[in-house]
Amino acid sequence: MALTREQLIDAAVGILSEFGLADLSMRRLARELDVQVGALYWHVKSKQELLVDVAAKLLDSVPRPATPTPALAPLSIAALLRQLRSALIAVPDSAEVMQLAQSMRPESLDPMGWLLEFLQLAGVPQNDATYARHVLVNHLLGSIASHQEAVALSAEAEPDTVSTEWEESAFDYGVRVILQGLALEHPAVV
Amino acid sequence: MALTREQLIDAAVGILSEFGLADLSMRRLARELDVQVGALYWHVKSKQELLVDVAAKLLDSVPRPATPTPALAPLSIAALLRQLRSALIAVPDSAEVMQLAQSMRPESLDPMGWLLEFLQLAGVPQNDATYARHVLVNHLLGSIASHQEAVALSAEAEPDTVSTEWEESAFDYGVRVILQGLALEHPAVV
DNA sequence: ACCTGAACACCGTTCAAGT
DNA sequence: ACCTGAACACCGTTCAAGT
Repeated sequence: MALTREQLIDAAVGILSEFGLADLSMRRLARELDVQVGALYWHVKSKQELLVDVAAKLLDSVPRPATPTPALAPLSIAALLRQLRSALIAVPDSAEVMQLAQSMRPESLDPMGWLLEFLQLAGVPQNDATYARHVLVNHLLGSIASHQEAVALSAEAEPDTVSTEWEESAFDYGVRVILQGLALEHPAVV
Repeated sequence: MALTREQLIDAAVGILSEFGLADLSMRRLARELDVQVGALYWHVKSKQELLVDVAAKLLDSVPRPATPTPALAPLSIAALLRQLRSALIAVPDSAEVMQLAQSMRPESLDPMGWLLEFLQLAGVPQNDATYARHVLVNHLLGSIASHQEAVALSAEAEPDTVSTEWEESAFDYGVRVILQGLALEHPAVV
């Protein structure tokens, strides 16, 4: 029976997870799905649009944390960021895909909405909360991107040389520093 | 007379600045320089290698700030970050190019070395300084990337709709928050 | 409604052969 | 030493035509 948009997105997630963005071409996708390339364009408008859906799918496994009390909001934020990191870290080039989705259709990424919500709950005023979210998301995606570029480069040279540990410490350190800075900037935040 | 590597890099910077990474192809570069594509590969090993040199060139205009006293180091860091931002903000896709260079040949980017130096000068211990630099650089490149994606998208829709102001405030806010967080994490930092 | 076949206008990289 | 010509193995997107 007929190909569906869902199948297309799932196949794209599969190729991305296994081989990375360089191998995720419309032609390869078509081959994998046993259709001609043109067929894909009946289901999606463009490759970019497809990638936005791929990005959303990558975050599907991240559950919405329970709404915290103001005092606990920073902890929920840290927890959510760790969840996002672990959902993305094993998928090659996921940071790049997320960045595209964020600028093309930010509303399609639910967890980013939660992040904003929790920041406000913690006591960060409306306007600064969107700034603060930017800082946190830049850190999240930046950390993932540099981890993945390190993996990609060492895979070409000597495989299995990347210390996952260092990257994780660096990530946690950054989250801690940023949250502390927010507390200082906004006295309402604990 | 013969083409030089410098000419190649300069032409690449030119195309990037005017048209962005999507238009910076080896074939286009060859056309611009009145040679066949193959000729480029006598001067550079690959497009990636060329992009690393392009990244370094983009930072050539950033001067090394005078070595500050420990108390003034955070100010120098903020100043350096602003300089880096203004060197890159007008060049489309510069954040992407910088990220590649950073993972492929970090030592080719002098200002990143200075950043580390100033962080240590400010009182951040050796190990944490590299973490801290990561946080700052992620913020720098992330801010630039999202600004540029916004510009690219609005250029397709309604031109001149991007408020440069918002992006600048967001950037400064982030730098401030991170530096404050560092001061809290490391009591030696003012 | 959904897909094929075929085309259009591109890519990065390699390499024998020329000068 | 430096470059040409030509090939290899790819891209994303469009669209008339088929079922």
